[in-house]
Amino acid sequence: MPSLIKNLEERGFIYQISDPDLDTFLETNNTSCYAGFDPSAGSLTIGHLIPIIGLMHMQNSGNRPIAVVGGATGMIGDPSGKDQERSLLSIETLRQNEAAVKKQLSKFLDFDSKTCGALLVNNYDWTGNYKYLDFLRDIGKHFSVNAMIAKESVKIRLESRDQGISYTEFSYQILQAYDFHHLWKTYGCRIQIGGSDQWGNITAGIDLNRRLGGEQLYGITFPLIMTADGKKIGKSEGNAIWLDENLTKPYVLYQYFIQADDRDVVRFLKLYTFLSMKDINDLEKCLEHEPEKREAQKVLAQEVTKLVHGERGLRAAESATRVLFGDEPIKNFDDDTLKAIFAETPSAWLPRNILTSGITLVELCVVSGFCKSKGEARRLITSGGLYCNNVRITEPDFMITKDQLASKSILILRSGKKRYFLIHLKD
RNA sequence: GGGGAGAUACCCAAGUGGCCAAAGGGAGCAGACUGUAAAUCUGUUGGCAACUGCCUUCGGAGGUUCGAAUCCUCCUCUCCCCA
Repeated sequence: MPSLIKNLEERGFIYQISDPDLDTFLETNNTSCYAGFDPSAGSLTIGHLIPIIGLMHMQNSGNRPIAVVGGATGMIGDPSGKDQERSLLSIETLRQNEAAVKKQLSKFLDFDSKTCGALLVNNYDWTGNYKYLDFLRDIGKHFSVNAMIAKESVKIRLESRDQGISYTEFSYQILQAYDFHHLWKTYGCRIQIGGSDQWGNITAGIDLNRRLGGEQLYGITFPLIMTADGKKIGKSEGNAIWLDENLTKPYVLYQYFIQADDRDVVRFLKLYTFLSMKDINDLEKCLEHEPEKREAQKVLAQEVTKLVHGERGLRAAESATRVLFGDEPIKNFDDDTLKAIFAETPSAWLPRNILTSGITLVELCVVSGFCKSKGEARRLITSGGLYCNNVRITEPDFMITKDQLASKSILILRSGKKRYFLIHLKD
């Protein structure tokens, strides 16, 4: 059984470690480990899954995970990785996001373990009512501006002549540093993990704790996860892949991973699943010898979907996939089945009577909003890229009548291989 | 304050009186090949109509001209150099 750090290293989690002794420290100690989550949106994305899974690994090897929702830090805005000042979110939005993020995090961690049950806390609780003057005296005094402006996140903004940085964002690192100190003092938390852009904030916390006479703290950062074609992970056609099933249906999440590039899939298996290294190596061999089976992609998609949406979500995603990639004409379905399968698909609602005398395919594409103009629709159709209920139609003036319905009131358009669109008819 | 350069379609960027709905590249979208991968190749990317037709578009407003993205005037903005 490799050590926790070796294991994380092997799985590609580790970009930087603040102190090489962390490994030996963990051999003989169990501690708590925290990761912070910024409530800047109403849901986390699969990018956030990395620190979440990091916490899970920590818990699996007997350390208490602490997930911190940034109710306080979110009010300030982290300059890390941002090349311009952020606009502040309203307090209501922030509180809503906090609640949503908290709910999501709670799904991944085990709170019932007797020895290392997870904690879910909000840094607003220990920062919100700290008096400004007291904070400056107690905490601010330990920060050297010289060191603060040397941090990468600040330096970039100071060097950029037209962007600059506000005092508010400049102060951010102090708040996050204080979090780390607070969590050490309150829960004995010795480790903070985060994305590589968090390095400066993490080391600020380590320094602060030392100045305040606390124990040695440790930090680990994860690499920025990019796909082989150079995109940041978690974007599908420019849309984020959210963990909230109302924002990103399980099927879409499943598809994102099943379409993973060969060059990425092994790396993702290590990061995003809890499969043993042996299983992953087996899948890698399979990828090498029989890439067309796409066994590795399938397992990856299954594991991640199960982790995020449970068995039920996985089943829904798989049944949708069977219909969508089955190549069979979609015919004689019932409305509810199709609605379930295509729940995430963009849709339009049209009055049923447009089909009574029929409508040309071009026309339908435009009035439903599937295509922006008739020219675009015509191009798509004549180039062979349009499918109606999985059947290719190349004649722009093909008449669509109620005979073309896939179910009682649904018609399915598709452009290319993957872009589906639903037309619902209402009476 | 003085001087110079520039603003073209989603982005970069050619075009400097008609042959310009506007080269080229990127990106996008489709097709072929495939494994729902990658790479490659092909087509396509203002709107309407559809056998060569019409309308809108080259920072904004005017003007010159039979005719302008292209020339002139004013305005707005961006960049550079000198104070």
